[in-house]
Amino acid sequence: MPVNSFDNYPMSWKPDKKALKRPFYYSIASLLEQDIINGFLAPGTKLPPQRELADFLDLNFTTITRAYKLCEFKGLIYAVTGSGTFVAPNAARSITISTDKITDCIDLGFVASFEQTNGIVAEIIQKVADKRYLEKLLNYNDPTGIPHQKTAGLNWMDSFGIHVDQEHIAIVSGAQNALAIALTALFEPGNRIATDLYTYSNFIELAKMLNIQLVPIPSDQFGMLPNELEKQCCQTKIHGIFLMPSCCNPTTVMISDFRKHELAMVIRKHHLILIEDDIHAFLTAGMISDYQQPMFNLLPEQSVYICGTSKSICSGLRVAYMVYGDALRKNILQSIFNVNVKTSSLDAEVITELILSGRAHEIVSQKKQLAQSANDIYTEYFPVSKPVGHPLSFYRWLSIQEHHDAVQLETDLKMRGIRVFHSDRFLSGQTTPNKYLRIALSSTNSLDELKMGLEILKQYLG
Amino acid sequence: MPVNSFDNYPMSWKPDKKALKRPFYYSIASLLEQDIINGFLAPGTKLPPQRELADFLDLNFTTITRAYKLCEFKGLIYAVTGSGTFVAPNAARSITISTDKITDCIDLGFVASFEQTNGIVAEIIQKVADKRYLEKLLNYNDPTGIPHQKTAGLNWMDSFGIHVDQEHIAIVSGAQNALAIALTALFEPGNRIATDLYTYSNFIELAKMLNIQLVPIPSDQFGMLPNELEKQCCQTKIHGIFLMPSCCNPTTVMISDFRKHELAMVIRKHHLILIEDDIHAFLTAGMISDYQQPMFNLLPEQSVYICGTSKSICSGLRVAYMVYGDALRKNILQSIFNVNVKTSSLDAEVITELILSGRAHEIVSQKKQLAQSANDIYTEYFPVSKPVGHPLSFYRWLSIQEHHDAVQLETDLKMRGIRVFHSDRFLSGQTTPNKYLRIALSSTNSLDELKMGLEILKQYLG
DNA sequence: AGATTTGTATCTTTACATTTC
DNA sequence: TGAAATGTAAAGATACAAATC
Repeated sequence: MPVNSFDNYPMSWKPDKKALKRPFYYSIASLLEQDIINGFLAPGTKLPPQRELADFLDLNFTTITRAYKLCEFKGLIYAVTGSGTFVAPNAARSITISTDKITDCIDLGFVASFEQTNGIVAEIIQKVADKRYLEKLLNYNDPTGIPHQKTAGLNWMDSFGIHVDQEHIAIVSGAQNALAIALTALFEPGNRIATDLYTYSNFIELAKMLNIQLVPIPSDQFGMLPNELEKQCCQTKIHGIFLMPSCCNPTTVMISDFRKHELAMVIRKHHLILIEDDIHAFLTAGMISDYQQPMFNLLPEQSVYICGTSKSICSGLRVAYMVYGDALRKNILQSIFNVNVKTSSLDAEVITELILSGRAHEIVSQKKQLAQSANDIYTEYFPVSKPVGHPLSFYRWLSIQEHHDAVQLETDLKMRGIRVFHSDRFLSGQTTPNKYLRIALSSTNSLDELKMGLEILKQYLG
Repeated sequence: MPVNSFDNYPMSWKPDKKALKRPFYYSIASLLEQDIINGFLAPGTKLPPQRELADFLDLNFTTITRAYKLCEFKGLIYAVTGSGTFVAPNAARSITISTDKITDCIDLGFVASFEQTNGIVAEIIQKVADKRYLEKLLNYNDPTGIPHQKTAGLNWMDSFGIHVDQEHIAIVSGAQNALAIALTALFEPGNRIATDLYTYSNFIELAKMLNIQLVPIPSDQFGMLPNELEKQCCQTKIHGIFLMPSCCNPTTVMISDFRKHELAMVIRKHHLILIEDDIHAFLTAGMISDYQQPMFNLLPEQSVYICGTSKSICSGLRVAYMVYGDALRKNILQSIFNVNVKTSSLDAEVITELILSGRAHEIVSQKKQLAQSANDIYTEYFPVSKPVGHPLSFYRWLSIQEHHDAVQLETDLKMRGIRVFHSDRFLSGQTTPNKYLRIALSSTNSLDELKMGLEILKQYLG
């Protein structure tokens, strides 16, 4: 038995050899998990290399590989060949963003959707309640949507550039629900999905829950970098890619049309499944001159296009349209049955009526006006020399220099009466030197309240 | 290199050695999957033992283990130590039961819920549409349900024996949605859940999609056998158990109160998470003298109790109540955010109003009457000497002697104009010698149509 | 630029548990 | 009843690929 003295060796983590029970790999993973969750190992900490730790514990290094893998699966750590293994930025906490339990706080965190327009929806609900065929909406029939509801959806997406038949669209219960369906339908645990380095935190949490690994890809002002995507695809098996082309959450970046074509080429070459979350299409198509079409049209056979109505029409009625290529159809329908059985035809009917009556467009133009005002107010408080990202975005991405402790910063601001989210929440992988805040503009009860919130923020950041 | 001639050896499956590419385990699994899906290997076929196939292919036997495991994960095969590895009963097909695409057929397959009562629901929708606070139902707030809606839910479940506070109940989008949330929240891919040998086929499909393995446990007329459960728990790591105590779908068995206590003891001892799908509580509590309480009350800290309203109140409004112990709360809420964000407060409000106005109870008694009539009709066609299972069940479990080809039987009957489901669809694991049909009584447009369907069935079975 | 560091993927070895006969 | 058949679980060996210095 080799006798080593590693006491002087600089290992960031030394599990208690005596605490190990068989199976070793499992025992090591548990100890590591504990130490991360208890905060003994801070995010970013480099763990001992597999071979070092193996020597220290008198084990084969692949046993450490196995233990590390278990923790990586849970999103606690991430590994880079050649560099080492590190504690993940959001290892010890859930980064899910929801409206649960916010009290006495101006909310610049959660991105709502200017709920002032819901009066119109209430009117339409009354209209739907008086329909002769109301009773027909209350059974198990048409699990993917009643034909006329699907037609209305296609109608709605027509100006975005989506044109498919009834067999390739389904109504589901909101965009997040669509993401859950897409991931469970089309991916296996352990699969890898490429995403922007900063991406939608509820997508990160969903992937974590389903044990799907995210591979962060760098971007520039036109969107994800195709050569970086290409590099990752060659390096390791990537199964899919998640993009929000019309307005990335949280960075507000819009993918340029030329960039869409470049990315599509890489995606096609490597047979990735594209999940295109186009929840902001209503703010972009017909508004931004560079907008030509969704990426779905470039890759119809290997894409899922998701168009939620929560941001554009009404957040409380959980309705989204899912559009997919024929090759993906069977699996997606299966997952819809498994996860939802169906989406309430009543909710879908209200959205349908809103679209067909033209009131949905009325809501959209009101929301756009509100977004314009909110963005104007934001620019007063935080002027920028050169505007970046979507001009009507419901949130902004504010670069901050200091205040590097993400959790502390969020807590400080909450104590001052506002809720905002630090960029670390949106990290799909490694930590980065640049730090930001995402400032939601669409969740306060009024524009005055928004001003108050921004004032507090500006004073705090000094 | 050993030179063998296995041509005379009786191996049920001999992959083409030359077709193998590295990695071998993956290549073997793909070939096996193809041969199962193409029907070359029928359900029940015994595959070559790991060591035999390894010798044949000049590989180590654990490489075959790995290949088999991959297929087992996908639900294509199952393995029994000592006996061998077999092609799964439902390997090559989806057994999901839905209403999609049924045409010109009397439906005795899908279990609907006597949709004749939906007129009452339509009335209540009109009442809800006139509420002053309608607009307040249309935002992102209260993702787990508005307090008064939760209270109504607790109210509804009071007579079933459920008594918890607001923090331990959430409103989700139907019972199947609750199952999806429970499985993603509380289990990992590869975990094992004990179920009845015959169980709800959409649960089987859901587990398959999430790579959760089901371990079938034998039952008798009082429910699952505790000593068999105990045996399996000792043999292999089991993480959870799925039960439908009030009326097992498809067998109509009700778990006796003494059996609930016996099972609870085993579940507690082995720290299983109990998923209790009590969708039929409304047919059982207060009706069946043996009913005392849900199993949740015996194991509150390690249970999820699911009470869907689709069968009892209205199928088209997707609302279910999820009740859980404190230890499970955090994970369940996380999964609710990940999968649903929230359930439409409009739908929840309609169910709430139905409960509070007393109309829900009116619906239930109508449905019970319809169920009584339907069961009476069924008994005329298929009399039984000694009644088994729930007397008011919405479906019956008919033992059949011949007609052993499940797919053929279903197809034959469809050609004769009725849809029914063969027991093989409900098998959570191995094949069994006994065969049944599940006959839904609650899906025809009228009781006359039910009679017509049963008549066709009776003639066919001779 | 090439050796070193570090992680990944696959296959093999070993020990063992259950069922069958 | 105990040897043989069969599957399971964990750990080790080998080859390799990318990043670092």
